[in-house]
Amino acid sequence: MATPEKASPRDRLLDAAAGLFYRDGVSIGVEALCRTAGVSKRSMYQLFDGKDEVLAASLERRIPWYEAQLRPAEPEAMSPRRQILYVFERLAERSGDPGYRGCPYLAVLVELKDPEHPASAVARGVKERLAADFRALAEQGGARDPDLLARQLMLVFDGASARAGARVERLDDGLATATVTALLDAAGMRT
Amino acid sequence: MATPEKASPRDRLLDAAAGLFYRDGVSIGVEALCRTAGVSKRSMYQLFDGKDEVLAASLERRIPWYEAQLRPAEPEAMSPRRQILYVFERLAERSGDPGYRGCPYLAVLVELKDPEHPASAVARGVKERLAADFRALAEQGGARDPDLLARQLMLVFDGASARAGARVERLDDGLATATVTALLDAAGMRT
DNA sequence: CCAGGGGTATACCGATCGGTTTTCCCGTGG
DNA sequence: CCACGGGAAAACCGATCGGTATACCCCTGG
Repeated sequence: MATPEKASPRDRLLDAAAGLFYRDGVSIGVEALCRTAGVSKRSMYQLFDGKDEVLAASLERRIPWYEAQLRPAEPEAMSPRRQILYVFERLAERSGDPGYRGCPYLAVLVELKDPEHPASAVARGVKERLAADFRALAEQGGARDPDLLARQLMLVFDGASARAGARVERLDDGLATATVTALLDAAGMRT
Repeated sequence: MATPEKASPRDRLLDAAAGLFYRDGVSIGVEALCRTAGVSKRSMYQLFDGKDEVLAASLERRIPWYEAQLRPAEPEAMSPRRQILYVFERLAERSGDPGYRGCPYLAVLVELKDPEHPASAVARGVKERLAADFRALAEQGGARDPDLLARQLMLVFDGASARAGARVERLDDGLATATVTALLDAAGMRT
């Protein structure tokens, strides 16, 4: 029952894929991918149907980590309004990292212009879930139009992450939270 | 002095490039590019130093058209506030087109993760100019913090264009203008 | 008439693309 | 001990990448 000291080829591959696709874009080659993962191409192709599936699986695998990163550890201790602001505070924080390139799921949707691509479906799911969570919080917080507010917050979230990732904007002075505060106030969401 | 009935190779190339790069992304091949432009590769390489320069030049060439499309024809007839809203109304309009894939300049910044790429500089310039125009209008309109408001508007603009382009959001119900209105009001920009 | 230049078409270059195949190795279980 | 399976390494496939070189073509000006 010795736990393998080394991660399985599948795990090594997906971890390397997530990093490389994020850093260099989806057009990174299979060769480079397998080389950095320390996995033979043969192994890759018998674990997955092709590069597209590797991309989709690597995005899927990071979902829990990605979502946990934006969420408070103990949400019940915060008001809905604070929970929403927390997401944007975490975004601003992360956007300061030197390797930050914006939300990986939005980036994939932009790079793969094909909505039929398996990875596009994964990315859309992440975006829809965040929007749904915003909507639920907006409802709890008594926003006048929870659905409208949630969609507005998604505009700000994706705009902020794309611009920070492209290095045409910085979020470290509270730009995103100031914007969100204005929208929360306008929606009559006080708590 | 007969004006050539056919556009110059340079113009054909840049027009085809703008369309293909926008539709299929920057990874479209030189072969396909020249074929659809009706230009030989040889001509392309003696007009430009390489594919990267063609991309940068094609983006540059569309700037006047792109900016005119977002601007009122006679701005002096509109209040600063209306001029800002006009930009987002036009964005929402354009986003309904079947071939709409978001702001081409933001897309290029996301796809080419390299800020040193010649096309990245062109794209950054477009973004900075739009932000500067927002800032000037915010100032004219008496916004409390014109610079903050301009940056907020850019978040909404890029978020809306990216999400509409990726087809995860629709703007045809006034989502963007409603968001902008809330921000204008919060900034105390009444006119 | 004919020389030259701008243009197209096409073959070609080495490198890399996504993907397949072969070969070998090494660890484990019967 | 040996048979077997998972996996790594690497050769190999046709296609395409960005870029170059060759050959021809047609229009214009002297």
